[in-house]
Amino acid sequence: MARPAVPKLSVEKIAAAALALVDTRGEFTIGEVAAALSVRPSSIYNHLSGKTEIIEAMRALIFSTEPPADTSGAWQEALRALLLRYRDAFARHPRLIPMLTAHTVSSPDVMHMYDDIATVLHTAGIPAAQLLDVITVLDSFVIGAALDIAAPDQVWDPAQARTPVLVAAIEAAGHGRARADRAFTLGLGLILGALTTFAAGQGRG
Amino acid sequence: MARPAVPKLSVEKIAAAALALVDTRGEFTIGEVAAALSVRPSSIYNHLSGKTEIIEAMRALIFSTEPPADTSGAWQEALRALLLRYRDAFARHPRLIPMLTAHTVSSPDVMHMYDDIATVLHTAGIPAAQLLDVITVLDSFVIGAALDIAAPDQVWDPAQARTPVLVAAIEAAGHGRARADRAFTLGLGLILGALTTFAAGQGRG
DNA sequence: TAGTAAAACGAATGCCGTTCGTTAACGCGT
DNA sequence: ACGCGTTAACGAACGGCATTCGTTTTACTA
Repeated sequence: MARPAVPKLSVEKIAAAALALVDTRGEFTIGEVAAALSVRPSSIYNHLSGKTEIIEAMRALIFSTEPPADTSGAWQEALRALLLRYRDAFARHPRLIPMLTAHTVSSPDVMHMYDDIATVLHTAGIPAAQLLDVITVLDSFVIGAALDIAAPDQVWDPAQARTPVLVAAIEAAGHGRARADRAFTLGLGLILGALTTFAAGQGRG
Repeated sequence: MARPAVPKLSVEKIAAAALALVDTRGEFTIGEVAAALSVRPSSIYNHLSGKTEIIEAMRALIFSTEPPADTSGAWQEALRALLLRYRDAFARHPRLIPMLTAHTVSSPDVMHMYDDIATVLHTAGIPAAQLLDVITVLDSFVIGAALDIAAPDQVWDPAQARTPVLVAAIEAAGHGRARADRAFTLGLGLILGALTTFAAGQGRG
């Protein structure tokens, strides 16, 4: 009843259990996580100090389990691989994304990703004065695209559109995850193209 | 004590009171909103059916109070004005943004903004097949940039960076709101430039 | 003028996060 | 091998908070 021979809990187990609940139900309570692990709610506080730390543990989990990106090619392709990996980590757990955006904390894994992106941008010739701004642009787009996955197609209701142009656009686009993926790919290509032009201009000026 | 001659509450008043709390404290409870309006918590439920509807009322409020954008110039400048207005509505209430991203609902005002953006993109020559994808890209960037405002500079801690490139980039960049504004302007220019090239290519193809 | 709807209140409920004290097993040092 | 501090479970309890329901009084409408 008291301390077991082999610990029933760990930070990883708690995060995984909470993540499973978020994936299926879209939310989680301490009691649900405890029940999933056959444990009492208060036991969780021996490993994590509260609900926000569980969310942070989930953030770390989804990035640590993501396979590394291939950064061997040209800087455009290396950057594309990094951003795809970044977005994929979110995309595997769409319901989690709103929770992560609630309070922004820099986890070590995310920071390491910024390191990689900064290195690639540096080799591309982006000057240090604008490097963080470019990273912010990329980060904003990826997080926004991740939120787009979480919101399926409820936003795009043709009945709510007033102009025929938007109605036609909504009906022409597909549905669900495929639509979100296509939009992200398009945006990624646009931004990479713009960055190539930008980097070339910086190199000349 | 019972029904007053002039109603003490309205949807707008409730939303405004909640928004004031979010702006100052970063969060709000039903009890706090009720106290700010000199009313009991249960009275609020005569006008709105719960906390999530208060959040939706706040979403409608920040967009309805935003002045209209000037769309008289070239389509690039019209689009820039629309996206700036879109982002400004968020930027005036940074603490609210995470709450809005928690559950995505299309308010009429936001939908109307999509109408305007679709019209501009149509005149730019973007084909209907890709129009919604382009809107999604723009929407993702704006929402991501809005979240960047909410997260001040905690994310960018030089001590957490491992590569000298990122450390230099962080130290070169400014702080706070100015940095976020600069990054958004940069990204907006990059995307508009890419869209110009894209539209020209579509027109020829 | 009578009856229905609206809009306030007060009380009560139930969930949920969190804290605290207790207990018992593990592991380290002597 | 023997204490002893630490660890990790449990159970009980607290407090906050969103929400519901019945009541009451007033405003509107036929």
